[in-house]
Amino acid sequence: MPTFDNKSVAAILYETADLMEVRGDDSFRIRSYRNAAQALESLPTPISELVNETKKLLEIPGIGKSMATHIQEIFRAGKLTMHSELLAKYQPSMLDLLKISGLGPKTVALIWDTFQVCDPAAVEKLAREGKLRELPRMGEKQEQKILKAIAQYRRISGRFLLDEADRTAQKLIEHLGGIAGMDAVTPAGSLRRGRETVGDLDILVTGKCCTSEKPRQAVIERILAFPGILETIARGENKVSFKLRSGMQVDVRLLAPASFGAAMCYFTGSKAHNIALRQRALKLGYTLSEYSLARLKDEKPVAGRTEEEIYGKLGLDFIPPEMRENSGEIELAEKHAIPALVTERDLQGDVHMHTNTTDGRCTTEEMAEAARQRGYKYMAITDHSKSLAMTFGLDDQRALEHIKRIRACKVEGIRIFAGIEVDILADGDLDLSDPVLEQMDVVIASVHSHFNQEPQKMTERLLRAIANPHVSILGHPTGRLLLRRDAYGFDMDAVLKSAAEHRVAMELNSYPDRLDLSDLHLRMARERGVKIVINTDSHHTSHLEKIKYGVLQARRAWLTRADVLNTLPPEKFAKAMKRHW
DNA sequence: GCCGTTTTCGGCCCGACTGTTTTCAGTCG
Repeated sequence: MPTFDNKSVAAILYETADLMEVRGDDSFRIRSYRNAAQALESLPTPISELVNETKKLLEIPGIGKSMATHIQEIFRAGKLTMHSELLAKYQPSMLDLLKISGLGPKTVALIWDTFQVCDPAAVEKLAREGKLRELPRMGEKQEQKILKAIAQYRRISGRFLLDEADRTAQKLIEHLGGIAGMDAVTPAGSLRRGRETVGDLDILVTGKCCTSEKPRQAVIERILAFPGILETIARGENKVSFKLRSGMQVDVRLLAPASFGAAMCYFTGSKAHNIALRQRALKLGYTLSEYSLARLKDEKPVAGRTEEEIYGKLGLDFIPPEMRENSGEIELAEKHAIPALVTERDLQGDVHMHTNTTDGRCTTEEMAEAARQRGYKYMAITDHSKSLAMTFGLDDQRALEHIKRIRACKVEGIRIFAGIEVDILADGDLDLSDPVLEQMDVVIASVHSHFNQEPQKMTERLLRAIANPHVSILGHPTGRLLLRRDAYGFDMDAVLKSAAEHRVAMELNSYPDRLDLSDLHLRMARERGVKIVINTDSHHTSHLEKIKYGVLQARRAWLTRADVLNTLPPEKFAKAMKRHW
């Protein structure tokens, strides 16, 4: 029987939904495919384990009888008939065409019906020849817009790392500083939810300056003077959209203070969370929009100024943005059972960083001082081992000398642990000898080579590393590089089970291009009793602040202080690194 | 296609902006 992970099953359902939309199927039916896909994506259990038990499939919200049959067909036949039929009708390139912004299902269907064409290159040709303008509701401007969008589509994948989005948002917030009558400029959207990559940037502006015509125009002028704008996409009364030279699209919305909370809710999303909130509002006799929560009977607003107010009227506790994915958080908020998510302030140390002894840029003292300034009680230097030759990694001898140097280094107010990021060799052996590893306070074992091993071999390799009695943490466990390299294949479940048994912690590497483990894997880890350590993998003192992205990711996985080892005080943490907790 | 304090049928979230229109469809979030 062919096997599929949750993501690939979800991808088939998403593609089916996209193509059904082109075919003009019932929109609610289409939505149910997307809902089911989303349910699979956020399911911590591998769907392959449930696929043969129809009853368990039906317990997943959003999956009913038909969808269960579809999923079973995917596993049995390796494909979904409806998906294959749609692909045969329209060609796979139709899916690419739909990714081009401005081209939706209706336009794509119209182009297909008229010209039997559905790939970006062919549509580009039609636009250049001026043939698209002959279609109803299409004109020269539309043709130009489509040409631009195709060029854009080719240039970039359209997603950005969290820190780039964050930096851009901060710059824009600074740029808008000091305008009279402005109360707040705040990022919303996937940046606020802490998703690992961000598509468009959503920024909300509120204050008196947004309530009347003249000041609003002044704000819009200021926004459009932001350096780096490539083109203005839309300019309305309450919204400006533009594209930056980086390719990032930014949407800025101007809001009256009375609806700021409603807008924060709405533009923070996620879409699925919003839909669930609105359904709940209707049941309670309200209607929820980005302007307010209002009574159905007379449209009188009852909340809108703050998010707390809106959640409150809906009978819910405040839901942290990172949890808003409609994966059970609303039910928890209703029962007043939202967990106290881990915060940056809970962290007492960062225990993955490099110095100029290998590929870092700063000294142990500098790193320790920077960590102390962040308020940490402890930190660890964990330089590379010898098989990472390009970093001048440490062999046994140099590692011992390094330990001595680290132990001799004293910075008032912070404890410095001596550690190592030791390579896991191709066969699962570690790159340094056991007697040397034994002397370390913290041993992070990481894969930096032979990424393309068969999943079974990779699993065995990781299991062997975990079984080494000196290993405290498995570093960046999946090896993925966001927007660049996929995770290497291995049996995560087996690795987590073994880690739980050996009391080896999993790293949550906060570096924005890693964020490894993912939110989903973090949840799996917690469910299996595996503890997490949130680290930065800093190679410079300026990298220490990237811990915030790791914390966001941890919060997305609903982790609390108790799940994260580096919330422990120094003594207890040191013991945990020796597998005592 | 899913779902149920509106329960096995008949609902299913809401609004802004654009370009083409002269009242609106399509796209996006």
